[in-house]
Amino acid sequence: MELGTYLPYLVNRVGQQFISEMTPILNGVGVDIQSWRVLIALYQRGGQPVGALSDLTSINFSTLSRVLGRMEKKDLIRRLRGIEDARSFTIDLTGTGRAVTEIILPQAAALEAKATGNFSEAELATLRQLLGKLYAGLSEGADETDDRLAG
Amino acid sequence: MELGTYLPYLVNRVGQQFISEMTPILNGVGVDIQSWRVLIALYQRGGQPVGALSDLTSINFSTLSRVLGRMEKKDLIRRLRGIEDARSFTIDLTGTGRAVTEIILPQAAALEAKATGNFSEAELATLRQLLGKLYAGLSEGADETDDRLAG
DNA sequence: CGATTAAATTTGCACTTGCAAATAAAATTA
DNA sequence: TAATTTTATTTGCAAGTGCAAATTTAATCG
Repeated sequence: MELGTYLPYLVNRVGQQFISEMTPILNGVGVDIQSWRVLIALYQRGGQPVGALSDLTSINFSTLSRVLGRMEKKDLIRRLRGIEDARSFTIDLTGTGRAVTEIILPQAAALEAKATGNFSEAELATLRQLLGKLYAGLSEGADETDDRLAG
Repeated sequence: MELGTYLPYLVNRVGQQFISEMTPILNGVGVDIQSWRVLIALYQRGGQPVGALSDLTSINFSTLSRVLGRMEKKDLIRRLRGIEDARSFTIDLTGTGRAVTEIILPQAAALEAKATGNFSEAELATLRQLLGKLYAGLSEGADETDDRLAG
């Protein structure tokens, strides 16, 4: 086995690099990476209970709970007690949250564009498709006891 | 922009999943993920100074210093003071480190195999190539000071 | 209805992390 | 050679993390 062909290595190296390059952008508006993950997820998918958000963002339950605490303090999100089921909350973006997301989004898009500057459209599509397939293969049969709203 | 096509999302989701699935394997032999990254890097590339190891593993300098501390305590690695340059150390696997690595390796390979079970050889090669290309695009100019304006 | 079990989320705790400052050893300069 | 700058690594500190236990509210059973 060679490091340069070891998939977890190749994947996490890119992931880490994305994080490193996003960090200064996010610091500029006082947001951390975890919060940013929550922001995009909510921005694109709308209000979610914490559990679903945990699946969506791959952030651990208890960690996410505290991330949401931070975000609430900064008025980025709001926790709405469920009406039908008062055990769950619906997490929603506030106006501030939406505004901050819209400040970050173009910069995130620019970073992605820079990273894929020498990709053809076809390559980009292939990469996305293969990453999806890889995720599917990995998740398959994994401990999915925590899965809410799966699929 | 859609979550399902956002590259940092797709990449980090897979990376996180790899970590989640590796964790129980590693716990079995009392090793954490960061240590595992160091183990494979050293196993495949041989003794390295901390700085090079930091690049290789994408682990932050000071974090790595402490990871190495843990690993040293468990007799997985050894720090050898440089002879020519006594500021740097050469980090080397001990016999134990090598042995532990060889216990983990087949399980890591099995996980990778599971994840790529429905990949053709060509797809696998493409994925690796594109991840490499993506990393290159991202790293480009990342290490240099940003005070050079374009143009 | 009261007791028990289940589900969603939060908290206690011990440990890890990254930044910036500190240390240690070389290289360079005067 | 002593003083200064540079390079490699480690540490102080404040904050973040994951596990497991606690909390809060619902659903179910006798």
